[in-house]
Formats: sequence, structure tokens, C-alpha cells
Amino acid sequence: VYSIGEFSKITRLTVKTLRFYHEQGLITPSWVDEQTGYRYYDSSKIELARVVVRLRELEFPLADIAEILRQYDDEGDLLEYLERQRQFIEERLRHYRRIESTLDSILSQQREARSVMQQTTFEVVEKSLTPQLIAAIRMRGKYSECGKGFGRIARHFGRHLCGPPFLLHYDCEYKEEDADFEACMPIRQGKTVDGIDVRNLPGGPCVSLVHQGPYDDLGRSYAVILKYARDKGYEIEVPTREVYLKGPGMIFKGNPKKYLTEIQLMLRTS
Amino acid sequence: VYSIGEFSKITRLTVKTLRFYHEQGLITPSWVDEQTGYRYYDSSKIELARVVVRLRELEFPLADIAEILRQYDDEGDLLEYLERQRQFIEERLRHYRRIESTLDSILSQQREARSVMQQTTFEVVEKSLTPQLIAAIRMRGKYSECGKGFGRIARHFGRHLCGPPFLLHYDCEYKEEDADFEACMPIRQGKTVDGIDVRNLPGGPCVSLVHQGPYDDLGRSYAVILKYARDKGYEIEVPTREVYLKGPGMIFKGNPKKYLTEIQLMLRTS
DNA sequence: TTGCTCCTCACGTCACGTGAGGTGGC
DNA sequence: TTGCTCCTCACGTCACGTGAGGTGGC
Repeated sequence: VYSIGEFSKITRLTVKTLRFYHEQGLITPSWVDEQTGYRYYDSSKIELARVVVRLRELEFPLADIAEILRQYDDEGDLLEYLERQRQFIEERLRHYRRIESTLDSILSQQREARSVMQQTTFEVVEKSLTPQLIAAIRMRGKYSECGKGFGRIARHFGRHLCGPPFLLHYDCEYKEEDADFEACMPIRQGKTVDGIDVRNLPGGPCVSLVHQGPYDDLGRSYAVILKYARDKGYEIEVPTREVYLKGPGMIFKGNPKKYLTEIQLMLRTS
Repeated sequence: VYSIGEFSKITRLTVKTLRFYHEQGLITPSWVDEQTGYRYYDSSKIELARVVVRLRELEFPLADIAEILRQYDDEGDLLEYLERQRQFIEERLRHYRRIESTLDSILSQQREARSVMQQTTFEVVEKSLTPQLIAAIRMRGKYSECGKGFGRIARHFGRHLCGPPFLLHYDCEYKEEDADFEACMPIRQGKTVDGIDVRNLPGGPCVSLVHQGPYDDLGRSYAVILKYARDKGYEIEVPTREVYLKGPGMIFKGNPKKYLTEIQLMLRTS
């Protein structure tokens, strides 16, 4: 027969927990001294404690455990309980997996933006883009509507996204109302589905300029990059690409003065 | 300017929650009527509420959210918070994945045992075993030590296990002290590692008998199956297999009278 | 007066943990 | 007396939810 402290060491349950389980009727001591209130457990309670510990490890609520102990002594009869608990655990897993993927996408976006911030000189550079798989929605109307497109793509491809969203501008001029553009996001894999086109976007040489500030200011940077291209005698191909390295975030809208947008003008090669 | 009820509809936070967030200093009303105590929120609080909701969806504790709101307004500055939260979420995922795999293995074992119970007639039958991949530990000593072997294998191969544990008996006679046997578990995949041998166990024709009751009674069933084999003139090959369809469970020890053990005697084919 | 919205205050949830203040036996 | 184990009782945790009892304005 063991005192509560000894029984605690045997079962690896704290004294506080044992007292609580007593109160809840889960593990009652074999004998309680009426004078001192001391609890005493005999060895038959060790197995009982093990069962409780195992069921707690499976995160069964105490009420369920009490019910199980009252009715069963064989796992074969617990199938319903076990299946219900499995459902519950799977729900938790789905829940946390969703959070994980949201956190991952925020983190990778922000890391990307941070590394661009450290590398860029905010001057026009010439570089070569590699081809990439994208999910895209062709749209017509106002540019400000593009968020809906990005939203649809993000919901659809979730964890397969692998880079910042960007727009392809098919117009040669700036249009306020009836612009022709395509909301795109790089993805690792996926297939074309209802209205979202998945295809390989070719790479090639381009001139690029990272613009810092609100979207309304983009015109200034377009002036700079277009002048650069003209001075160099480059021929530019539509669609023009506008990559939203850092914009309104998933948590904060953020400060528009910190927004980063890369303008990419593809060069004609022939 | 909105009353708490209107603001509740806008933000999809309950009135109770809004009052609580006020108390915690997370979302303070724009104005509180001193006479009535009524809370009033203006539209600038909507964005704030959205931020709080997003951070709560990521399961940040309220204390963290309060700190974040006090210091930041841009996701780029939250990298540390986000990474810490990611760690936390991953820990939760690992935790629940462990529970899931334990539940799965208990469930599949019990389902297997249940279906055997329904099908078997507790008579000797002749059948053909299919080859299977197993993880095995060769042991020498007492049979009762085999639990340790099963434990090691189960810990090592966890979710790759795909059937009940069994013993291979290499002795031709019953030995108490110095038995030569091998603790085995069927697995889906895996490789030989320190002391655990992974190999393909060949199949073939056998006579089989499901024994119900404590292990001490196995002798009775051995007598029955051996007599059957002798009457039929079959030649038996070692190792003999003893499959523990239902024994002491992961939760309950269970009632030994309900234990199910299948004896399989492999037949010589030549 | 009725119905609606709002208020505060106290208590509950879940499975314990913390800590104060005290007892009993060596 | 000191040190150890044990006790009970009250309160805390975390993010709210429930419910009682009451006010204010239409």
C-alpha cells in the first residue's frame, strides 16, 4: 500500500493530479485515513492509473474516461469511442494544417520581400527571367479588381503557391476602366480548372526596376525604366509584368510607402 | 459610428467578445457614453478588428496580439512572432500526428481481431499464407520477454506497421528458459537497422487454428492442431508461427479469456 | 406596457497548477 | 525543534460563454 507521494512516483502523475482524479472519481484511493485524510493506494490501482494515463495521452476528456472505466475493460469494446476521438484528432490536424500553411505563405512572402529589399539598389537592372509555372486569371476592367483574382487563385492552389503575385499587362498604354490584364501566381504544380489557367510562362531577358511606394506612384518608375530602355535601343514586348513583392499583407494593410513592386519589361529577341 | 451590436455584425465578433477585448485593451471603443456605459465604435476600428481576427485565426495569444498592435503595423516586422508561432503550430501538429497514429494502430488491430472473431470456427483449417514484409528481432530466453521486442519494433516502424505481431518459434520442442524465437511485425516498408531485421517472410500452405483464452492454455490447442496434422500425414516445418490477434491491448490488459492467438504450422512442400 | 439593445457582475469551462496555512510522524 | 509529507481551501489559467438582474430609448 502506497502513500500518495509514492504512488505519484510510480504512476508519474503529480500529487495534485492524483488528488484531482480522486475528486473526479477517476482513481479513488484504496483507503483514506479518516483522522488525517491521508490517501493510500494499493498495487491494484497501478494498472487503473496506467489506463487513465493512456486514455489521457489520447486526449480523451476526463468525463469520457470515467464513462469508459465504468463500463469497459477491453479495447475491443471501445471502437466507437476510439473512432469518435480519431475524428476529433483529425479535425485538430486539419485545423492546424490550415494555420501552418497560412503562416508559411506569409513567412515566405515576407522573407522574399526582405531579401529583395537588401539586394536591390532601386535602379534599373538587366536580367534574365527563368520560365515558371503559373496559375492565371485573365481579367478586363479596373486594375484594382485584381485582388479578387489573386484571392481566387490563392484559395485554389493554397500550399502550391511559390512566389509573389504579379500582373501581366496586355495593353500598350495605361487604361483606367477597360484594362486587359491577367492576375498570376507562381505555383509548384496544378492543373487548369474553371477559369484559372495553369501554364508555363516563358522566361527571357528583361529590364527590371523595383519601385518603392504606393501604387499611385508607379508612373514615375515607369518613366525611368522606359527611358532606360529607349536609351539602350531595346524593343519591348507586351505583356509587361508587375510583381507585387510587398503590398497590403494578409494581416496588416501596411504602409503604402513600404510597398515594393517590380516592373519587368521583356525584351524582344529575334 | 456604430453601436456594439452593429459593430459585432460588421466584424463577426460576438458582443461578449467585443466587451472582453475592450477589457483587455485590444479593441477599445472610439467613445463610451458615461451615462449609459454604451460602447461606440467608428469605422477606423473595423480594420483594427480585422487584424485582431486574423491574428486570432493564427492562434496568437491575446497578450501577443496586444504587444503586436502596440508596436507594429507591418507584417515585415512580425517575422520573429510568426516564426515562433509556426514552431508552436508544428509542435501541435507533431503532437496530434502521434495521437492519430496510435489511435489508428489500436483501431486497425481491434477491427482485425473483431473480423477474425466473426469468421473463425475455432477449428483447424488449411490455408495458404501470402509472403509478407516483416521487421523482426531474433531473441533467446523466455517467451514472456517477447513484449520488449514488439515494443522496439513498434517504436521504430510506427505507422508502417500493418498487421498483428507474431512469434516465429525455431525450437522443435517447448522450452521454458532458453527458447529460440523471433518477434516479428508485418510492415509496409522499411529497412534493416540496429538489431531489427527487415526481410520478406515467404508464404505457403499451412494448417491453422485460432486459440481463444490465456497463453497458458495454448498447449491444448497445440495438441489439437498437431494431431490434425499427424492424422493427415503432413510434414511440418519450423519455424512455427504464433500470431497474437488479440492480446493485452495498448489501453487495457483485457481479459485473458478473450485473447485470440492463431497457431500456424507451415507444411513442407517438395 | 412591450420589445429591443445595452450594461455590469458573478460564475462556468477544462484539467489541472500555485500557494497559503496548517497537521502528523520521525 | 527541523524537515518531510500530507491535508484543505481559495484562486489562477485562457478566451471567452452563460445567465441573472437591471437600464434606456423608441
